This record gives sequence, C-alpha cells and structure tokens, in this order.
Amino acid sequence: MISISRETDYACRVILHLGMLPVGQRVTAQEIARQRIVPRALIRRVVTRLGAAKLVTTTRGSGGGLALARPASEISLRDVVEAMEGAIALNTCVIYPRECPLVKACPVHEAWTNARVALVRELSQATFDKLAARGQMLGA
Amino acid sequence: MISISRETDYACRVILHLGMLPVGQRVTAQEIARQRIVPRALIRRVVTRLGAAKLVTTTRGSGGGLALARPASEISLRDVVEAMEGAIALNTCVIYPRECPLVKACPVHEAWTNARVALVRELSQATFDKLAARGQMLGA
DNA sequence: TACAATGAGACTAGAATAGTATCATTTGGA
DNA sequence: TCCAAATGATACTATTCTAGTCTCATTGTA
Ligand code: SF4
Ligand code: SF4
Repeated sequence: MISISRETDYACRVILHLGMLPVGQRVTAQEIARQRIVPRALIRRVVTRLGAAKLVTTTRGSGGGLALARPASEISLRDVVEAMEGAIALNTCVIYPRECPLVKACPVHEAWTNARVALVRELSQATFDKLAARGQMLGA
Repeated sequence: MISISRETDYACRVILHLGMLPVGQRVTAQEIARQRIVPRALIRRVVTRLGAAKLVTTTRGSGGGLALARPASEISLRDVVEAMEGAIALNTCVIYPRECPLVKACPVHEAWTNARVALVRELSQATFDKLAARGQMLGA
C-alpha cells in the first residue's frame, strides 16, 4: 500500500492544531499530543523535524511551546509531507534520473513525472488556512 | 521519500516490454529480465503477481513465456501499481477510515482523498498502448 | 534555584524491501 | 519416453524502515 508514514500524519495533526488556534498563540507539544491522540514520546521527533523545516517556531522553558512560523495560508500539505518524508517522488527516477540506465528511452519515466506534478499540485493547494476553516465547520 | 517499490518498477518494465511486442507474441521472463535489467531471480515474483492480477497470461514448458492478458490499451499504470502494491492510499485513513478516531472531524482526511483521486486519475490515463507508442519513438 | 518545556539521540521490536536460492510442476520436442 | 525449458511456489538472508519508548541535556521563566 503506497502511503505516507504515521509520523507524517501526526505532523499534519500538529500543524492543523496550530492553524486552528488564534494567530500567535503558543501551545505545548504535550497538549497537542493529548488532544490529537499522538503518542507523547513520538511528538518530540515530529516537532523537531517541523522546526528544522521552519514550519513552526519553538520556545523552550516554562510557558514555552509551539506556534506556526508563518501564516497558515502559506503552509500546505505539500510542505508538511516534504518536511517529514523528503521529496514526493513516486518513483526514484523522478528524483534521481541518473540511477536508472533505461531512463533515456523510458516512457514510464515521463508518466511518473506527470503523475508527480498532478499530486504535488493537489497537495500544494491544500493550505492549512482552508483546512483549519473546514475543521472549524466539521468540529461545530 | 514517498515512492513505489523497486518490484513495482520492474513490473512496469515487464508490461511495457510486452506492450511493445507484436500482439499475441510470447516471450520468456528471462528474456525480459535480460533486456530490461531486472535481477533474474526477482522477475519470477513479479511475473507471478502480474499473473495473479490477470494482467498477463503465462505458459509453462519449453516454448512458453508471457503475453498480455488483454490489449495494452486496457492496462494502465494504475493497474500495475495496484497489482503490485495493493491500494493507492496516500494515507491509511483513505482506505480504512474506521481506524482513525479523528476521521469524522478531520479536514485533512478530505484533502488526502482529493489528492488520491487526482493521482489515480493520472495513473489511469497512462495506458500502455500510449506508453508503448512513446517508447517506440524514444527508442528509434 | 526549581520547574517546565524543547533538543538530541539511543534503544527495541517488528515489518517491509531487495535480492538469492531451491525444488516442484508443466510442457514441447528430440 | 525422457530431457530440457519454462513457470509456480516458497524459504532464506541482510538491510533498512517504522513505530514507539526512554533518558538525559539544554534552555528559559518565575
Ligand atoms: S525503468 Fe523507467 S520508470 Fe523505471 S526507474 Fe527506469 S526510468 Fe524510471
Ligand atoms: S488525523 Fe485525519 S488525516 Fe490523519 S489518519 Fe486521522 S482522518 Fe486521516
């Protein structure tokens, strides 16, 4: 089954949670873990990666926590997936064409490239302002 | 990196090879392995799965080999991927919504569903008659 | 200083991946 | 009839990935 990892899904929950808060408000990772049913010990890795990808800013110490590093409208599902999984490739040759000796005469390579473009486009347009707004509706 | 497995790629090579042959002509798995640079021992598993998915027909014994089970125009990249990987899910909740307790109020779930539709559409339209024709061009 | 929070990373168990190797079965032809 | 050619079905290994737990260091606030 071709799918993202569990951690990536957790990362989406974190960003969504932050996106649904009033702008600039901080919340601790533990609080998100509790509300979004993420294993407590796992959320640390997720937050670290999201921080490294500059999607969230973190503050240590008491009263610290996380917040989005930029407006939710400028963070898409694509950004989160790429931060967690690395590139969205579909097939390795899309990212590393050198590694396949058949690539020059391979029509399938082109098909994967096209599919990747379609997928990335779709994920790029799923920005977290839209998702958060939709989440408010569903939650109410 | 979100990607198909190596075996799935090999499966595409097999189907493409068969699609580029004159209709009905049989060829042995070993011959495909040699021409398309697939490990000899691995191609057996690939062919078995493609046979189980009714994408190819096989004949044992000397003079045997493989051929497409239906016209190349009726086999798409989607069929091959699903035969090898199982469902194209992108996220488990797209296939097994019951397993996530958040699914009812989750806007991200809808986004994954939309992305899946776009990806499957793209892969479905990549039929192997088109790919084979393009392959003839590239190879010439 | 005490405490609350993140940062970094070691560790485990289990599953998936990629590839190799055997042996059985079927079939056509010498 | 018997051999060789071909697929069918597994078993096996080594490696990497996944999901999750745990511990300790670092930072910042009160
Ligand atoms: S055979 Fe074609 S699709 Fe497969 S890895 Fe090579 S270039 Fe890509
Ligand atoms: S949190 Fe949403 S996207 Fe993630 S698995 Fe649950 S329903 Fe799917």
